[in-house]
Amino acid sequence: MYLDLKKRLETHLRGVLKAKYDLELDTIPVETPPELQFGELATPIAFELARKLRKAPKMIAQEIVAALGGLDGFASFEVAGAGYINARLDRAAGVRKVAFAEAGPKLAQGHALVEHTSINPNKAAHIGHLRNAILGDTFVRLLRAAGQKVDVQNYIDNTGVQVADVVVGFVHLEGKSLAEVRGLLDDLQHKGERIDFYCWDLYARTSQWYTSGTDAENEARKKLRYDTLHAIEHGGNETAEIAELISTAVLRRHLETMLRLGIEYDFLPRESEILHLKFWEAAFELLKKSGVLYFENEGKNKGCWVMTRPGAEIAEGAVDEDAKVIVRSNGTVTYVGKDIAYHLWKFGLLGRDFGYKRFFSYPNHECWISTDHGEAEHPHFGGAQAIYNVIDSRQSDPQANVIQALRGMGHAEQADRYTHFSYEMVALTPRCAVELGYDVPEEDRSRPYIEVSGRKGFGVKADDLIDKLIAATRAEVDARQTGRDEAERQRIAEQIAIGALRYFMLKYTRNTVIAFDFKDALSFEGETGPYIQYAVVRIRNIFRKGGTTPEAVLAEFAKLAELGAYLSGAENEDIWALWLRAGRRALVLEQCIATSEPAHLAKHAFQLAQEFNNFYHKHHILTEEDPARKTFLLATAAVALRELVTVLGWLGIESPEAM
RNA sequence: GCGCCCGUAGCUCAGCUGGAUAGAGCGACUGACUACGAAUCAGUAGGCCGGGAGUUCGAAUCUCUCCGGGCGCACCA
Repeated sequence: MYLDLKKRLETHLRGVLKAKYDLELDTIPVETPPELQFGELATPIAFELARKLRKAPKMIAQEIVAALGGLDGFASFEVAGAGYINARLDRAAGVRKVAFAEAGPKLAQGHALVEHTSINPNKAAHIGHLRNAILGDTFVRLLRAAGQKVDVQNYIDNTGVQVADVVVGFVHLEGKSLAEVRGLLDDLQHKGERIDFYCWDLYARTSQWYTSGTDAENEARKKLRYDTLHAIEHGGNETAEIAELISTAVLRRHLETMLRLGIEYDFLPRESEILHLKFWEAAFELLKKSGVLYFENEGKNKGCWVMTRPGAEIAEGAVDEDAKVIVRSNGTVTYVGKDIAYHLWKFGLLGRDFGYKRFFSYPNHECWISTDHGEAEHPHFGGAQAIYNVIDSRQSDPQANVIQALRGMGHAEQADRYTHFSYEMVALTPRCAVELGYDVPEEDRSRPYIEVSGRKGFGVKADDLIDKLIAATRAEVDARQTGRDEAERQRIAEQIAIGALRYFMLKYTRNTVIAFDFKDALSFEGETGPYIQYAVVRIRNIFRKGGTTPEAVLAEFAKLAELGAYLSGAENEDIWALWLRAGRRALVLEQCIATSEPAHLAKHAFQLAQEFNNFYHKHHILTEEDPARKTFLLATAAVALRELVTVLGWLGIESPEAM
């Protein structure tokens, strides 16, 4: 409702400016006034025009108001302050629109590809990965809500050094053969233990092992590390088989962990196939042909294929010492090189494709994984019009290199639709680190936060946090829901725990470092997911106690002829504010997509819940004696419920029946 | 050295393309439950929006500069 009216006012203003002053502006500023007493929409356009028209802003505002006349959906326009033009909505019409005509917005079109999660399959997921996955998954939901077709990809680096490190741990620290590793997996499965947790510790141990011997020993260990890496990259040997076994088992665990949060994927492209199916070779030819890559004959990068970094200015004939190496002098390709090939594939520009096989079943669909020779029948991935890479901000340089390569190859349009959806890391507060039993150096204790490190085994594992959250919500639910059975209480506890976690990760804007602390994450009061869920439960209780349904109430509400009395006067101002907030959904969605920032929607959900709670306390619905007014109040609750449930759904948060 | 991000109430954070007296949560202090369930609500206290200069009718928001903090800048992935 609000977005429509805002656009309508913009269009109307544009027409007036054209007709009256023969002016055409790029953007017409229309904003929300700070208080309802100034109306529902406002524009400071008169200030901007004052100089151009050589008139006082107030005068211009008066002229514009006079020229605006009437506009469907609006009650009046007036001049306020030094020259603001405030618009008052036709409140009854606005309320009817919100109640009956809030169809889903259709903002986006085409086919988008979102890549998120992308955890190295060599250890358990931690809270940093949770932020990535929750941001990515929520953004996917927002795009889909806006009508866009979206494929969700989770890139798996199953042949990198991180996997190599844990393989070194199995083979050289624990002395395990392929058969023994297989036995360990079976054994853990049997005992119900988590292989990713096992690897968490082993990976940390191995990382330390590399530097804990004599110089000569460390040198030998490093060699072991790279020999292992190369064996895995090459494939077709026992080391590679161990890597495949471990990385696949850990990957399955990651998918299970994410599924606890309602996060699903469509396709898992793996680095092993990017290597085996020669994606790089195809990309290399394209890169050479387009001139993006050139062979360096001089300087420190002599013997490498390099590309110019974005924004670099090189004097004619000078050697670009700062160039990015894509192919090393020994002929091997760097990470960025492989990433360029992968991104050419994402846009359908590579001329090659993965093999596909089924890997993981969700209740409503299959998740596919890359393979050398796949199933004959499979869905098509890649070839997207727009891509979003949910990758932390530390990788902005390599991301910029990939974009630069695309642009250099002449794919400017694709480069423009390549979004590095960057976000800051999740770190631990020093207090939290100490709480977890880590040895925190004195000089770190006064820092605002300490970075987590998988290499050091320093961090909070995702499943541990989820378990802890569920235990905490379960205790609360058990205390309150004594009449419900065990399974039901557990389900409610899980819904609340996940709601708390997802909201916690979404309430911060992307470029804010989250200093993680159990006290904050385990909070269920104030600006939290459970606060919003609680508002939903309250509304459902009203309908339950009142013996009616939102549908029945809205049908009755449609018959009310006169609404004006319920929407005017100081005592009803908060009710109108609630309807107005409810009507902002499409505006907020549009804003979230335009800025790639889901936090706005989280804030909107909270404010809506807050406004409802406010209304709930001030107006007792079920004891209202005037039947028409009671219907109106119930309709208000029904719309608040619909909006809260919808918006929570976009945030990936369920709305419990009770709590 | 170069690049990016951040600095807003005691703490944690919002603040839409510059716009009307700078907001929220937590914490502190006062109040409101034999209930549409208080995981809630009402109220009070608390801010030269890091410092300075500039642009503008108007700056937390844009520019420059300084201070403080973080992260990048490998023939690692």
